[in-house]
Amino acid sequence: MSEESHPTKDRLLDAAEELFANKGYDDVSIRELAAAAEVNVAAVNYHFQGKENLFNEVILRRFVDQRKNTLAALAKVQSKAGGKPSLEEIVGALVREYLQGTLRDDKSGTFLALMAREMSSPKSHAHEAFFKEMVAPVFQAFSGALMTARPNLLQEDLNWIIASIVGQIHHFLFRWKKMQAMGSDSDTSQTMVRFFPALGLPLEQYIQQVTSHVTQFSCAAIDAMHPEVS
Amino acid sequence: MSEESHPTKDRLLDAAEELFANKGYDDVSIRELAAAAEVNVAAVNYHFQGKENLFNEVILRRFVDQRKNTLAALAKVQSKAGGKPSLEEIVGALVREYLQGTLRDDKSGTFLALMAREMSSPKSHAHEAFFKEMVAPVFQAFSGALMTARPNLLQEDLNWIIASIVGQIHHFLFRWKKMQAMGSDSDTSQTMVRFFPALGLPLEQYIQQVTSHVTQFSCAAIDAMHPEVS
DNA sequence: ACAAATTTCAAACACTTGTTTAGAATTAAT
DNA sequence: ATTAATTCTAAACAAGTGTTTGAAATTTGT
Repeated sequence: MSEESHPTKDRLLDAAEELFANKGYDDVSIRELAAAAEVNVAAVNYHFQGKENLFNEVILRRFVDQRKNTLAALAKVQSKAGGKPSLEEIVGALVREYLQGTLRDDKSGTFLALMAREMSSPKSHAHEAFFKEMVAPVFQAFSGALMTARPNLLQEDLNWIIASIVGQIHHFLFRWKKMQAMGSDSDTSQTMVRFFPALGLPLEQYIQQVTSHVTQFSCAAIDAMHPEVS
Repeated sequence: MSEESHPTKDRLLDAAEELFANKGYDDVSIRELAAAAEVNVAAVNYHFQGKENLFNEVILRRFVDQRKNTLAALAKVQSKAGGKPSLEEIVGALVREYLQGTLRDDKSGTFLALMAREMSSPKSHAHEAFFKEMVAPVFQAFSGALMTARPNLLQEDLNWIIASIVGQIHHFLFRWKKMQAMGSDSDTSQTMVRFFPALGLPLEQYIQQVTSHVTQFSCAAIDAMHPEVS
């Protein structure tokens, strides 16, 4: 029975994925994990060899799916336009896929938000796997897609452009997550809505508006800095 | 002696400011604080009434300075060009001031990085003061400055534009901070430099390049989306 | 100088953290 | 059915957290 899926282990992985994604590595205790998975506290150390390793297995299990989705979204947009998609289609596909995969409530996506947060924290866990399994391939695919739309872009230009796009995505992502974490009736959350009305929208509309803005903003910048050669 | 500055209290505030800024709220223990300030652990609870309140006093003490610097940088650029500065000057001033105030090593700036991180975390401390004392006035001043350069911009446009700019700044800021936290000889940090060569530069050049890119990128986007009316 | 308020300090408190242990329960194999 | 391996469980462990205590040390006011 060494290769079959183990119920306790899977239950732990599922619970860990959701908790880690919503609260971060440090703010989830092993007892909390065990309670959510309805297993004994020792199970974490029995099946995985400590909390850190459980975390690694959690994200490695999902990186495959999330990476597959992102690459598929990029490939789809590239094939649909007959190999010559517009800038807007490429950027829009990445932004939308990123936000949807991160903000939608089912388990498959939430941990991308965690990795985005871990990337913004001095102390972080599993960043090596994150780089090798997620950042590198997505970066490469996104780079390649952008190059089909603007063949005159240099690799160095792409580094900066992608950083600007990802930075915007993370920012709008964090704003939403923060809203949710505070509860929409709190004082500060109302202040946030006043400063940024889009936060008062339902999730789907928020994603749509952010996608639209980031895409327009970024494509306008790319076009102005690196105009299309005809 | 109620109004004079108290040595123990000040020493604690100084140590707390540096530690909190570099490690975040949760990753600094009271014993660590006491050791750095060379005071007894009980001093924290005697002079402030707990860790949370010490944190509040730390950031409130510095918000005044940091806000003053940012507003001064914006005011300077507005007055220098005779009341009609270019978009590039305004955006560049904000980006540069933000990065310098956040990344330079003296104590006056480092905690802005902490607040940026706290803003990106679901659970955060002192966000109310941060909004009222920092975000609101800087946002307003920046909005006003942008409006002098592009009078046809609506408030809603500005909300999105500023969010995109701040998102980029935070992203480049976090990348640098993360580099530093990992040590430049680590495996992952070398991977990061390979993905983003600018991270291998000295701080001053990094700030200069990021400022230049974010300014050009954002101004190009603004101009394309909201062209200047002549 | 004396008394009163303030400040410092070592120690302890109550609690949480990740991890380990030894034995019981379960499952698999012969 | 009996043995052997695996899995689960309650309890304890060692180390860390923020906070409190009560008595010393110090400073202050008279």
